Amino acid sequence: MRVRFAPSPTGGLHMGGVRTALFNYLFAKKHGGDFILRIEDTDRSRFVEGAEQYIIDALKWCGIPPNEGVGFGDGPYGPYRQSERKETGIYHRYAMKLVECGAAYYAFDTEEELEQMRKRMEQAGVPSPQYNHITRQHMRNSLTLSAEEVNKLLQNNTPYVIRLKVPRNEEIKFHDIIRGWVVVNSNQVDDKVLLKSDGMPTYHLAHLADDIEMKISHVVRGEEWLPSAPAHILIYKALGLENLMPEFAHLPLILNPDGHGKISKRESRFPVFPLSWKDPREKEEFIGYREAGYFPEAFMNILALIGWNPGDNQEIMTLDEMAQKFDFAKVNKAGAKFDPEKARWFNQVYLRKKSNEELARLLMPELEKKGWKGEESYVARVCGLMKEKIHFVKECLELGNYFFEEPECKDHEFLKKKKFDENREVYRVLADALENLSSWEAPGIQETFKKTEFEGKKPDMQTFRYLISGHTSGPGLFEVAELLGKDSVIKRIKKNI
RNA sequence: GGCCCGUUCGUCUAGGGGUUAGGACGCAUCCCUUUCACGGAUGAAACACGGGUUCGAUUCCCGUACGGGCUACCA
Repeated sequence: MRVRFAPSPTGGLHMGGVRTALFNYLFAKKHGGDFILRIEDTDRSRFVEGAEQYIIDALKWCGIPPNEGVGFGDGPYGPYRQSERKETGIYHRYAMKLVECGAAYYAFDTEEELEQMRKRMEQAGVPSPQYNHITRQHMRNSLTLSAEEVNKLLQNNTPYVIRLKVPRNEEIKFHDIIRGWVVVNSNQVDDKVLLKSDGMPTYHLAHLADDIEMKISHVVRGEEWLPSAPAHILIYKALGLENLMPEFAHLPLILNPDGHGKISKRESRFPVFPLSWKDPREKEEFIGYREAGYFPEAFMNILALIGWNPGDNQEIMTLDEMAQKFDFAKVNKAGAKFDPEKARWFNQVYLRKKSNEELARLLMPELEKKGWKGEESYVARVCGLMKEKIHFVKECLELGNYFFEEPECKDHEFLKKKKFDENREVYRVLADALENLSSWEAPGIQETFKKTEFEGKKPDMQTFRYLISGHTSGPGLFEVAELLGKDSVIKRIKKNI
């Protein structure tokens, strides 16, 4: 059992791609198979600097490393980059085999000629003209030209492509593990270009040749490939390699939560990339899940449950558990809208599972960046308190800023609402009482607070919290006071009265 | 437009010829708490529609509607 993840380095790998990689990983792991990373860089015009390294880094961060392929150590089927494989002549060989058996043909049409054909067809009322069993009869190819003409053109180095000769009016039936049997009439399939005029193969030829050579047993890819699958089936048949044909699993797409269509990087409510991505040709940098504060385990858990569900009611799973339970029979057919709210919840669950010390270790670098100096053990206690309130570690910095700096109490509306001006004395009395406390621990602070009274008035908890933290909500108030320390608490109260 | 794929609470989903249609996120209410949360309890909330098949369809079949994908010498 061998599967592959085969992205093209045309930009940052987005979460849909990561999900495809994850399902491949899970499937391989479940069955003890191989998981391969193959880079499909056959389109030189769309190549983006840094994209390949990004893919590698992303898979590493996600914790789903392939055990063979670019960036992960070569196995026996290398090279794993299609641009390098091309040098071995493999694609040309496959293309020639198809030409020889009559399943493919040379086409010499220029861009202008193709454009003219499309215009003609559009005028004749065809909405999306194709190069197919009808139109190819009026084009310049080895089906319409004589053998001599073709030879002459080839000898003169006339640019050509090799196209698949799709048979007329045949039923193409294939099986998909997720969708069952799919039937398409060959009249709906166009004569796809297999080998481009620059000598590079298209996806259709390249992935197929590589899958055969790399002994891939299962092709797990996005649903966007379903319409071209019939063409791929035709190629396997023409090659006489139906016995080597992998099984197909076309995954449902991840859809935008609001709006329409596939998830896109312009969506601002949530990250779409695993790691921050900046296209060298663009200005804008897109934030990643890592930078947004997601744990890789949480991110994988979120992705796994988009389009798949093990059927029990357990939602929180480790990668190992997921792999154990993974089954294409339980993968859904319909596209799934991504839910950013639930994604946050997943991260919160994982955050609470972490020890205070672990969280502190993650927070320390951020604090140091801000110039804060202090003990990691103190930060761990802060994390312990803040844990219940936050979804992301870094929220400790915003929601718990008062643990690291003197807060500002400038919300006059709040103080007005609490009639603070009329009650200042109560808090002075509270500060004095606290000052007299011999031991500084939450229960004692609480008791003192409860006993505090001045002219029949009692202090208000929320106001007390506000005075010492600058926030109107937060973790257990007396625990907060304890951690802040006696001096600090009294100083903060007095500062405001 | 054509072709292909799909359709269970707002969202992700379980289920499957006879169920009080289950769970999760989110939302609401109550309890806990002299605050906000956390936690606990409860609640509102779904089988797209129309035809068949059947004693009986949410479940099977066919249409319709809606959604998505594809329709390049991109992947």
